[in-house]
Amino acid sequence: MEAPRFGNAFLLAQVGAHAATRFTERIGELDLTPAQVGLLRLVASRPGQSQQALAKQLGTPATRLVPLVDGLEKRGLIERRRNAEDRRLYALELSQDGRELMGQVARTAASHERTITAVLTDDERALLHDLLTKIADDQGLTPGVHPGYARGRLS
Amino acid sequence: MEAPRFGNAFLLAQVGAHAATRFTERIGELDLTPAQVGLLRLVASRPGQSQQALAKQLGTPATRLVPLVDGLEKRGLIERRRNAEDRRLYALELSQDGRELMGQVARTAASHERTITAVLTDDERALLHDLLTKIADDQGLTPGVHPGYARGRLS
DNA sequence: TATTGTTATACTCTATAACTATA
DNA sequence: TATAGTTATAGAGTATAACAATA
Repeated sequence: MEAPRFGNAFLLAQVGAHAATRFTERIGELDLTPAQVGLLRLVASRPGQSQQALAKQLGTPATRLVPLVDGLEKRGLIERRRNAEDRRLYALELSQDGRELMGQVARTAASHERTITAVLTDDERALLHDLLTKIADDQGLTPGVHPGYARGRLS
Repeated sequence: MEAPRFGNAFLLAQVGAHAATRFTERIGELDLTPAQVGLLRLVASRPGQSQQALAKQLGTPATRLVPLVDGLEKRGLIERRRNAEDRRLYALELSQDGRELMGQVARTAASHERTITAVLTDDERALLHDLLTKIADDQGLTPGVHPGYARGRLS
């Protein structure tokens, strides 16, 4: 009945924090933060949503989206279009530059994925993916949105 | 060649952040923060070290240890003893109350572990532990210290 | 009056650098 | 002079509440 020195929960937190830190470094090469990538990904998958709707999905106060969208708009990655039916709302969409940048983000993420799981065989990768998906599902986590976004640095 | 929608790296970050958040909540019931637990664990495993030495092991500036130790000392969980040989140094040790609290922390961590991996079988838990340990080792992570401690909230 | 987006304010947390006491 | 611990200061990041425009 000798328990392992460090349990799965601790290892998950440790390895997860490492993966998140490394990813932050990698997308930093594209001059992006995790919060920016999270927003861009959301806008890419469901264009035309209001800032309030996006804030709710990211689990963050709407006020945080203002400087976040500001920065991306100034760089020409995202566009604020007025909704003709309700002029209070914006409809956020990616620009052409934004779509191209998301292609680079996808390549960076794929490279990051290979780095993190470099020590595993293909079978082990599939196994890990299965186990993690089971836990994420059981714990009620939303696919594609991780809690860290709620308190990630903006700038 | 269809890649999975979300890779292992993302799942690790997502599940890891969830595990860390839940653990923070659980030890919050003991009125402790992750940074405090990290320090207490270090002092418990290697008593008598100076604040500078502890700061280096936690990867945090020594100035952050001052209010951290202050709070634990006021609560009677930790003791600052002057080193007789070099009166500049403190030798930090747990009090009896501190040792008893660490027992509660260990029970909380065990309960947390069961909650996070509730959906897995015993075989799957062992498998996950093996895969995570492989990655942690390959990525050069220090056992028992995760990067999140470097920027955990103190109070 | 209710809601979207914005701005302003206060608060928390952190790091850098200056200070003291010992060596 | 060098080092351990402390204090002071300034900076970044966040959330809460107040505001203007539109419904």
